[in-house]
Amino acid sequence: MTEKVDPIPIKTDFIRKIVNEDLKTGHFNGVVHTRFPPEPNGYLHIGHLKAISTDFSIAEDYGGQCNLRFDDTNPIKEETEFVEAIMDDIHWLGYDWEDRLFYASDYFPQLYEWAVQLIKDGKAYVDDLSAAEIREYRGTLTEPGKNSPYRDRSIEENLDLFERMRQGEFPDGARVLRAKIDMASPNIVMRDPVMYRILHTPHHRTGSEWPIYPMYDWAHGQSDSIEGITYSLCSLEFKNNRELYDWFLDQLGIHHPRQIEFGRLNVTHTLTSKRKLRRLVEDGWVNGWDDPRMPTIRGMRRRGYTPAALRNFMDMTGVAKANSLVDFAMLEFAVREDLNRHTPRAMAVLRPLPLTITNYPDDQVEWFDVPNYPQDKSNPEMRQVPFSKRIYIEQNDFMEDAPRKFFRLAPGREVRLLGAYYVTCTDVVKDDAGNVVELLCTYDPESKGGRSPDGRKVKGTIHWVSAAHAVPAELRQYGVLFSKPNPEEVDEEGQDFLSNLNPNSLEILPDAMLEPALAEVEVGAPFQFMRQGYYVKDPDSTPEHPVFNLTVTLRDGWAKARKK
RNA sequence: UGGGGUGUCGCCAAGUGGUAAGGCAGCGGACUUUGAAUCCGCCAUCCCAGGUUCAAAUCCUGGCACCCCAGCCA
Repeated sequence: MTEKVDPIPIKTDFIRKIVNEDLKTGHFNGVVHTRFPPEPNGYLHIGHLKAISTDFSIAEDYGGQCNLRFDDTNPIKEETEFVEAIMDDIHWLGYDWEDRLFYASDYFPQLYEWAVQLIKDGKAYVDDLSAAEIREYRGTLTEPGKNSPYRDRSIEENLDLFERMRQGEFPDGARVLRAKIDMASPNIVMRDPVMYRILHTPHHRTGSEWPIYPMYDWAHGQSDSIEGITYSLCSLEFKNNRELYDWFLDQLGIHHPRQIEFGRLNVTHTLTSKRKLRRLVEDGWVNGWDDPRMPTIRGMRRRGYTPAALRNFMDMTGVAKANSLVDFAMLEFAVREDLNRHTPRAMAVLRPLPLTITNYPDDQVEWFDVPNYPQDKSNPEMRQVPFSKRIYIEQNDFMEDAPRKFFRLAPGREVRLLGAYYVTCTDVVKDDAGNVVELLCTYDPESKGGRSPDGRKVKGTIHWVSAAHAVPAELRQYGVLFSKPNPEEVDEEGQDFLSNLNPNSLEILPDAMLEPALAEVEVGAPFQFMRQGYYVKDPDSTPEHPVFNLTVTLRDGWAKARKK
């Protein structure tokens, strides 16, 4: 008999094909070295995750390495706080750059030398045009630009001016260093791109040492080259920049990595624009960068998403040359799939309805052994759950006028209390307004453990918590942040993405009741509240006031059936 | 109206001349002390129009749609 072997998933994305081809031809002598180059100006979000997983996993798959390099060439926007947060998030995801932590700012001296070299080669010049003039001279999408009047300065003058820029002699914006390429290029990136701007702003790492800072295009490729990167993977919008990336490297005649662009990942009902995420935080639409509704790594961590789920989601969505808008349901699937395997079960009643078992002894308490991992036969771990005369059940597990297909509690109907007894509803207690405030039931002592000796079938099984032992808790029920799949799509002119904010993205359940085993679990501990969803204990919890976040609900087959 | 890129099921995504993988969602059904999980089954002719070929999603021609580029941002 042949054994069934799980096929090794072979990824066939276009990047790996290029790598395979290089391996065959020996283009980079078999070296696969990538880098993840975040700018430390904000928190990582789900869009970055695609880049992180692509950069790290390709290196991993080929036995290569991936560096972490902070692209810190703009001191106005960048802060050390973000450097720390980004490193923390990447490690949490399970990726490691080992001792290869770099900063583009490490290369400022080298970059400066290379700039001098280009000037000497007549390939770069100092331009005195103002920012507005440069824009004007650049031309438009359909018209070529024109040469700056300063384009043909002598090498000596350029050298002198550039040196003085570096010495801090000129104010911000007075001059720039530009590459001398082609003002008529159909690719606007090639119309004498700016290499350095004057910025008398202290840098988070180099302090006040540099009054000039390199632009992305000038810094990035050279940084890749210095680090011996072979594959410089980036997103689609840098496609046009590749021509310049190649040009600089060719002029310098240094190690030339291969830039490959791939499509960005977007998820429905969410946003990844840093500007807009900042707005949500700063204007108080959410409670900070780690709000569980935020698509930031920090938010998803607090929400209870796991590294395994997120990484698997990346594999599910793939890498391709087109930007994508993936259904939020796919993310939820990945989260459930991982959580289902490893998460212990427990009982919690979200919206309690008191139920009294009239024929159960008044002061009796029974402790039932209930499996923590019923989904995993190989893990027999049990816990004890107290049962008594007065319990809470879920409000929506009872219906006074129940349709035939409703398998839960209704007047005269019998259900199984998970792990305990069969119970039959005999009476309904209402308040003056007619609301159901309590259920009276009888139990079948023969059905202890949830099985009856006569073998009669009970279709419904519901969860419960003993009232005397219940631990009150706050539950935070999270839904999608935006009502529309694409938050940018507004109904009326003049509106913006904020008009699509889901008013029900957070619902607080202040009076949930937990089984006692949940009383003192650690913050961050995940549980499946049976028949409801996966929850994780929130850092806002105090010993007197536990708080749990809804990570993701369970699929709800009843919700579907009910619609018919 | 310039240049670059992309168009395969509702959403991702394989396929690169030989007769459309897989996943998500959806829809049936089995099983069930979670209406969960699990398990079975169903679910596309490839943006359009011509052409080449015995044969095209794959090649050619011409359209169309969408995305990116005119920061001294990255």
